[in-house]
Amino acid sequence: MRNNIHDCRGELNDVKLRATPARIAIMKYFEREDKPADVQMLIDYLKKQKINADPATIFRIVNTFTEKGLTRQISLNEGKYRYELADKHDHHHLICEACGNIEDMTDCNIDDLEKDIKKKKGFNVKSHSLEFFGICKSCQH
Amino acid sequence: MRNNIHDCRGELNDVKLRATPARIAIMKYFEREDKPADVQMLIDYLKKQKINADPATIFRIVNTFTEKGLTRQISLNEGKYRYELADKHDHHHLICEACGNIEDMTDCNIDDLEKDIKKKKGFNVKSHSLEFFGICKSCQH
DNA sequence: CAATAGATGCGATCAAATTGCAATAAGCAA
DNA sequence: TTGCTTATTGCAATTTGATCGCATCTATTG
Repeated sequence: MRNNIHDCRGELNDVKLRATPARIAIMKYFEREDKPADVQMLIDYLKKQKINADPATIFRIVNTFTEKGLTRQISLNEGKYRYELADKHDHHHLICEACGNIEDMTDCNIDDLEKDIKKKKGFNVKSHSLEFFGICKSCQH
Repeated sequence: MRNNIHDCRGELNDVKLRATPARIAIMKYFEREDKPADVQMLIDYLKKQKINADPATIFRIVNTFTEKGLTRQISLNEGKYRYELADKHDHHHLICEACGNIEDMTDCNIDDLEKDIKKKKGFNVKSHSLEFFGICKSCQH
């Protein structure tokens, strides 16, 4: 089982982090789920996997992951952070104001906008965050 | 001085809110400053105006303003909320990762993107939030 | 398998935000 | 202007998300 190609040890080794049960499980969560997770969701998920972890540990894990560039921290106007894999580029979030569901939207192009900003303002864009709020398909009945 | 056209009483009356000193000052702040404010900035501003207000009151005021549609609550990944006038449409924020300054960017067009979302996903966009992170002109030396 | 540097658990703590309740003041009618 | 009514505020307590210090534990390496 050691060094199993799907157990996320590779990703953790790459950034010089020890492969602990909680870290492996959290990496797996991010690779399987397409919704950005908050800390409570990760705690619940670990519980189901029979892995006990203190909330403080989860906070430390996602912070370490974010520092190491594995994940990205985002705010969706909820008073808490969510986390998602950092290598998900150019995708944005569709947040339903009725049911709260979060859906990914890929293949967006805002390159032109970023070039515009560079030209007009001299501001050098490193990254951006774009969220759409509205009513999702299934809530429009 | 009563009902002075610039003292914001009109806006407050329109949404059936009493014109208290703190509310008037906060409305004036939003009309003069173009940066979204957090609660601490509002407290500091009120202090300068010799208006004493409890933090809890400021939180209540910005929440009420947001409920009434005067202001909008936004998160810039800082672990706290900021507020800005709700009638500032189609503008986005350029956030410098070096100095923390927040600059407005107007005249952006993402209409096409919203139409795309409606077509591809059936998601009905009501509003969006777009933040650019990078290095501002004066921090590029 | 032992050594050790890194990770975790636990409790305390911090900061942002909210709430209950008594005191206060804005708006309105007389 | 005065007094009434009800919205608003101040204060203290509380909630929630997040962080930290430190002793203990454990993943890695030799």
